Amino acid sequence: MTATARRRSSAVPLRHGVPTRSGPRPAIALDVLNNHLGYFARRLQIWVFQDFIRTLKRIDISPAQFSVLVVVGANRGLSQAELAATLGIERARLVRLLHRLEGRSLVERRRSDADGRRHALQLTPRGRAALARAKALAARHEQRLIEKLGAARHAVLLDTLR
Amino acid sequence: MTATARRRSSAVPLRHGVPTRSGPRPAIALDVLNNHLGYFARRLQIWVFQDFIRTLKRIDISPAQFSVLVVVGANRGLSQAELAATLGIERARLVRLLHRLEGRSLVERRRSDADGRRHALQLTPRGRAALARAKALAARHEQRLIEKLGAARHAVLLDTLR
DNA sequence: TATTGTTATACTCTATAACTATA
DNA sequence: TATAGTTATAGAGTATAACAATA
Repeated sequence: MTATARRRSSAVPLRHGVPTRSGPRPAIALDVLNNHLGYFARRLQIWVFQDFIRTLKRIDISPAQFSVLVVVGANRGLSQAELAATLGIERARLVRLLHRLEGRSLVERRRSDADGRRHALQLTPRGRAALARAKALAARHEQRLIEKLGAARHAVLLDTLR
Repeated sequence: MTATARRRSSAVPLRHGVPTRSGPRPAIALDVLNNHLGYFARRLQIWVFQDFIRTLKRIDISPAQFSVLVVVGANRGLSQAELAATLGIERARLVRLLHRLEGRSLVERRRSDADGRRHALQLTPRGRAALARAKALAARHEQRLIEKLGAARHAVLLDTLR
């Protein structure tokens, strides 16, 4: 019988939910999850996004919207298919994302004169201003990550993933 | 005018979608996304999960289900709240996850005799067998990641994130 | 009063398929 | 026939709030 199983089925009743034994609870074993990169990648992503979302909430920009504004801002005239492929978003999802950004007058869709099927994407003046504010907030968010992870670990992760 | 914008609005018509200039297309700039850990964490997570999902599809186990089976298997008698906190899943979401696993007779919910509010979770014999198969497939998936990333990079990521 | 498991709701995201217009 | 953008749909995941049973 494991220590954990013993704790659960203990014959000794607990009072007010406080363990009768003092000291910290036995840690919960992650077993083989410790060997799986996917598990930690997911935890890291959730943790980082929570701070990012909180930081950019006051200008109402989500992580996905941020990535769209940045890439359109740096690549004027991009098509939706190219943007979707670059960011790894579904084309179908990008449509609604752009609907909102266009509704807020941050992004503009112009028909391409070279190819009538394509939309050439570009930021509006308002979009450029919003992107500048978003970049400043995102930089503060990243600075917070560096403080929490330590500069060395942050650099190792970024260099390895890039 | 940027090279990208020139390409899009080029006065030279393209034939059959093939660029008139030979050579590779100009790369699309990621700009400040290159400095953001969150962007790469998301890309990594999506990339890893796609292979994981493909690998475990034939036994119908998702990443979330796998993590539940592993942690319950290694910590018999765990409560739902403890499991949710360990894996970073919402308690409300765990309910439906467990409904399905219980419906497939992989997991069992027993009322805790020490605390009537809690469910003591444990694997059924079928659940233990499914977990064994899932672990074998997951190990093959991880081996594939190591081949694609290189053992050194894989180890750096796992050590840094753990 | 607080906690555990549960239900319900709304929204986001992912994965597809099909449609249209253009090429 | 292929591609770009669009629409629609189903399922998964996330975020909340509220509730009953139990502590």
